[in-house]
Amino acid sequence: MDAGRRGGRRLVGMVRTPLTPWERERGERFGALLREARGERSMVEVAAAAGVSAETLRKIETGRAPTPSFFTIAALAFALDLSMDELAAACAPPESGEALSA
Amino acid sequence: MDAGRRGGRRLVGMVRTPLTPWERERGERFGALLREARGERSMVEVAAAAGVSAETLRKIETGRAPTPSFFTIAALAFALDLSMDELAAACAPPESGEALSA
DNA sequence: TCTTATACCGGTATTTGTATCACGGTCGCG
DNA sequence: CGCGACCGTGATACAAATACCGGTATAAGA
Repeated sequence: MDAGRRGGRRLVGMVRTPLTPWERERGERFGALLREARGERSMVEVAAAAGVSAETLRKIETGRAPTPSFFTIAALAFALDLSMDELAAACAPPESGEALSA
Repeated sequence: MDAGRRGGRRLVGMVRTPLTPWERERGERFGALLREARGERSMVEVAAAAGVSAETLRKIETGRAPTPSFFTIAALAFALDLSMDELAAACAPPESGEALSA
């Protein structure tokens, strides 16, 4: 994922650091965006249109798959008529500038 | 990924179908786009700017990580000043219509 | 030559994504 | 009530992403 400087854990054999709480929250917000964009359409229909399984879509929407793959989201964004850039911007980290909303 | 109807394998316990050859080729094309966008900048610099490890960036660029995560690509696209929508469109499947470029 | 920086590669470790199955809950309709 | 569609959760299974380590190779510089 976009780790790298995830927390400065120095465990030698500790590769593939677990997702941080913030990353999981981001996954929830991200999934909420997809769910909102789905509107009235059923999960099965959208998942089929995108070529992913309904369970996968459900996990993404509920935030249980907080870091989905690029092409999975690309297929879903196409099926939902969403912009990937806007999706990414909506879940951008509160880094420099940015003036956290709340 | 965007599997779903990857090949119609019906093995009961066979979950998480391996990536198809086409998906791996797509990963190579995708990585080539990132490498081209990186230009003269070093892997370490871009990876650090995006917050990912240099090994991860190298694997994505060489196509050895053909289906990277959405947020990893989002961070790289931001660091490289690339559009995620254009990236996805450049690697779109040759599905219905589509009139392959060449 | 020696050192440094860069990139490639193989191996290893751990977490995660994706998918299937099975079950339970809710709702509307006959 | 039975039935079906939809959503949800849990368990299970396997492949893949991410990251760290060591080694190798090349080119530039002192």
